[in-house]
Amino acid sequence: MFGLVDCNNFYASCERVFRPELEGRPVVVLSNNDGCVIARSQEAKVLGVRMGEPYFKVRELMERHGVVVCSSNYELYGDMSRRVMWCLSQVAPAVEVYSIDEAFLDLAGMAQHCALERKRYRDLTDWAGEVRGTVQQRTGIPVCVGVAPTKTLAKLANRLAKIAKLANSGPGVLVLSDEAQRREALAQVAVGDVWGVGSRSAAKLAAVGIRTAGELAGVGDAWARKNLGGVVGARLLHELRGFPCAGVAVEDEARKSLACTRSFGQPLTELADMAGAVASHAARAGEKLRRQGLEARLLTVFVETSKYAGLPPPYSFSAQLTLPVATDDTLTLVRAAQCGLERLWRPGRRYVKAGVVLDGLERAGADQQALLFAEVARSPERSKLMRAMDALNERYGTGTVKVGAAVARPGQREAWAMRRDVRSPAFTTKWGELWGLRC
DNA sequence: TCTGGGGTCCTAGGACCC
DNA sequence: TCTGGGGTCCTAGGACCC
Repeated sequence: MFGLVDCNNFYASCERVFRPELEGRPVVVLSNNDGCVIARSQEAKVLGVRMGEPYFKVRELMERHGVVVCSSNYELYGDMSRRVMWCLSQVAPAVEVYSIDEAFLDLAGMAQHCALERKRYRDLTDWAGEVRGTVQQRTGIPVCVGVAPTKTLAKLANRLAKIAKLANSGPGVLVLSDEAQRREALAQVAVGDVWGVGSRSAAKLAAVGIRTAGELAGVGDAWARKNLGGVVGARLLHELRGFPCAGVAVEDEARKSLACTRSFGQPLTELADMAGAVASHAARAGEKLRRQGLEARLLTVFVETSKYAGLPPPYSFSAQLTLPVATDDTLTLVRAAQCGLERLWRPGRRYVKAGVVLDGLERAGADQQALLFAEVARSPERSKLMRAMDALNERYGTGTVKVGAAVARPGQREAWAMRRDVRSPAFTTKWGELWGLRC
């Protein structure tokens, strides 16, 4: 059996933990550049603020209703997420952190786990209720729990648990342990709300009269393979029928890629500005690599013009470079990224976004060939320099030390900087912004 | 005027190689 | 006239997830 724990309105809930005056009020959290709505409290959902809606389109509505608007504060959310995941690691034998606000729990080892922890539960519903209570008590974050024989069904159970909780007709947990429960649950969920069915597939399904998850579970495998993305669709059906196709990935399995991308505060037209943006992305990507003990073999640079400008496509351009040896060295990555950008750059366009993506990741030091080129690839001085940069930026704040290529021209502000006008304090991770109490 | 960022998996065609 | 099979690399794009 699998459990799925999902935090309710996670970012909005994080804002509330340290600002209890927001309880009961509509709250939304905005994306970078204060561009889109990416999280909403229940009250904001009721007002009709939609997920992903551009801020400028709903600003007036939100002002009218006194909605509290927050710029996103990933330091805070990341730290709250770690606390929630830590709680989960205490109550289940194996945890897969699926996203910042969700985790799958593998319940295969529950019997031994309970014996070790000297815990006894009446049944899985009893256990799930305790998980929910523990997380709420220790972190202040409300969660719901779904339990079922496959991950897809656990997601579905979680969804139903949330709906019932909102209607005050359920405890915030739902266990699907037998065939009758599975069938009943599938009948209640619209096909577009199934994990793995997006808007495109939902439209295709609607066109052939398939509306519920139950009906989807009954379609033929061949049809699913043809119309729902090949093997992906076939797996989805199996999972809905109760046969697991994926286990819980406990160890943070080697990630396959890593990206640093940003939209700009305003469009860029100058190569010098774009080069600065790309260099700063490459530098951040290098930091991420080193923090995770990884090295990259492939680097892709991309730039984009606006999708919404009404111009004919394409609007996205990319260049991929194979690095001579796997590396985590910022200066090498920056140079490669600049090279890629020169290949791509076409003047006379208004660029709104750029990014650096690293692929072909491996554990640092795994590239045997690099040993042959040790002087260039892994000079001890260079590693020392990287460690010193990371240490300074860790100690005195991000951006204390930068590569020259990522610094704006003298007297100019970084043209690629983003907007973030209404960010809440980093309550839990910065001394200067800790929660204050007045006595 | 103003539309996020970070992932995964899959497909396909062209260039090039042996 | 008849034109293979198996790779890699690169670019691009679709679909989905949170």
